[in-house]
Amino acid sequence: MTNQEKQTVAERIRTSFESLTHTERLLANSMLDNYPISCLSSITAVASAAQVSTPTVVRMAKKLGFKGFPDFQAAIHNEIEEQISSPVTKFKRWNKAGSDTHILNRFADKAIENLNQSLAQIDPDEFDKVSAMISSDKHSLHIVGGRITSSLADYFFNHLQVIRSNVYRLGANPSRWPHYLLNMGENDILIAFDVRRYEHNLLTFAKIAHSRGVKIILFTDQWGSPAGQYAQHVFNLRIEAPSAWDSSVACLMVLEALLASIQTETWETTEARMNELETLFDETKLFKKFSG
Amino acid sequence: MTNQEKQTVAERIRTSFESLTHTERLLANSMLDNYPISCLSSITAVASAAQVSTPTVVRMAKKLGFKGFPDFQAAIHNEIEEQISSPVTKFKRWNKAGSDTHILNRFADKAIENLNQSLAQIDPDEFDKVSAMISSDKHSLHIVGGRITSSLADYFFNHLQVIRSNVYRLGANPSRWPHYLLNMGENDILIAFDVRRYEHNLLTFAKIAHSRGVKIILFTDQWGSPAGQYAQHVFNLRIEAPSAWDSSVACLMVLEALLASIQTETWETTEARMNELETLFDETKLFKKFSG
DNA sequence: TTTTTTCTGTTAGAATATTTTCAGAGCTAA
DNA sequence: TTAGCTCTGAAAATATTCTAACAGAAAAAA
Repeated sequence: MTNQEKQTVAERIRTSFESLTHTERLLANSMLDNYPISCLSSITAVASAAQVSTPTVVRMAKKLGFKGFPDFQAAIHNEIEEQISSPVTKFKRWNKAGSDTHILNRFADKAIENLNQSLAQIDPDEFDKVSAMISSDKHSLHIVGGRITSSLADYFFNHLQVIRSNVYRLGANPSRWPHYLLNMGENDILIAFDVRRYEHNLLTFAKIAHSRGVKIILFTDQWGSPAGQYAQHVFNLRIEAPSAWDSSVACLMVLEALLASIQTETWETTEARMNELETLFDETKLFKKFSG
Repeated sequence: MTNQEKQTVAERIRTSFESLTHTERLLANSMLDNYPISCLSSITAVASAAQVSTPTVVRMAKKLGFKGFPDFQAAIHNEIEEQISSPVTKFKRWNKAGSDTHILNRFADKAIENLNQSLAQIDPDEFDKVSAMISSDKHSLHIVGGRITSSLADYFFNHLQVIRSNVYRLGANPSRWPHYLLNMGENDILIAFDVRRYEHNLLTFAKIAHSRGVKIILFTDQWGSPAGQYAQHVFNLRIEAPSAWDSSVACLMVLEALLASIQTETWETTEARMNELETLFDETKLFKKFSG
């Protein structure tokens, strides 16, 4: 029985074919003929399609080891699910015909590919180490991004700021970066973002920070920012897109996954911080000034 | 009607999404969630999966133009037949067995699901219309985001700023938003971001902008910001994540796809702008000040 | 606030699907 | 041929699904 349950319904029919009666074989052939669609509608329809009576259908279902027709049909449904529920497959199948031509679909295809390839390159252990590093409040965090990546840096910063204390965002203007260096030492972590075209001042900054003992976590693209040589942990994320611009989707996803992980590690303290934040928002009605 | 019959059921749902009630949207999301398998079982099962009552299912089926639930389901069956009977490449599930345990994989799974589901709800024609709207330099663009979405707004703004002129970013402080309204009229477009928890001042702002004839394009989550009532185009993007935080991955992808589309439409003028920008960077060595 | 409208689930019963029963048809073997 | 058997579908019985009507809840408008 357990063995039987692992077979597809089609296989069960073929296996049991010898033991089926004449009329049941008619039904079996009809079912296999356009499997599994032929099995989707009601018992009445299935029966008449095979030109047999409904009791024949029930009897065969039971012979195949099902409790009844609904049970049989549920198995068919599960098979269909298995067959077409893979995310990528689903996407391919259920978007309009000719979907490959529309930029939205081309982009999505590429984005998913980027995600897969980026993930394949990430060592879960390293991910966990980074998560632990960022979670530990023994270190101050400094976040720096370039032209393209500043929004990502912002995003990460905004969330981390809620999760823990001592998170700093380096401004957009590199000429002021040296000032930040004054406060950075061996116990500090620099989270840097740098994708092509790599920014020279970031390289220099990383070099100096490294020489001061700052631990660097770098988010870069598949080719790797030169700043990687000074970094303790490097995430190489795919950014290719059918566009004149690169895609940050994979990077964002990893950042969000990191946030989820960090959040979990620090939940004890974070929960209180989040509640406090809610209270602050409510009390000051910071976001109500404009309401009529 | 004849036109409608050529759409897939998923497309019909997507097209009618705006006209659906709150509970019906729950159902629609549940159906699209694991489409089309989610629609295969009985009306009772479909209803309880979406946690709505069976009459709601019937009502929605009728709203979508079907005679009743059986008619609706027959359409699904036909679709499956169309899709499954043509030999399509079968994709393996990209993630290994047992991978479900690490947060990174769980997150990736969900992210891809979000992408698929978000895409399933986007009408390519509407996407193209929005792309055309943003591409046209007859309109000024104003971009506004909330607490959570400000980074996305920034990201979109940064890129659009390169692509075209007359793009403005509303500041983070809502109390200054009324000032911007002075410059906004019938020829202007407001690109707004609002996900849960929806921000009341944004709603008010959208209302006033709408009353001044401003066209609004809204990026929101699957439940829909209330500001949607004033918007000409609404993108409902999935944000669920195995995390205390929501995920912006799907939203970012659509933004990037839009940028790619806009970029293509405006390439003539954009090319010049980009070259000019490169020159500016080089000449001023804005980004070299810090180099050793 | 009060009124009106819209929405949504409960209920009941009609429609349909599924299963059981059973009689007769067809086959086989003596 | 005929007794004994299996097989099959008609029809009844049962279970389930589906729909219509309604009333209370929620939301919108006045």
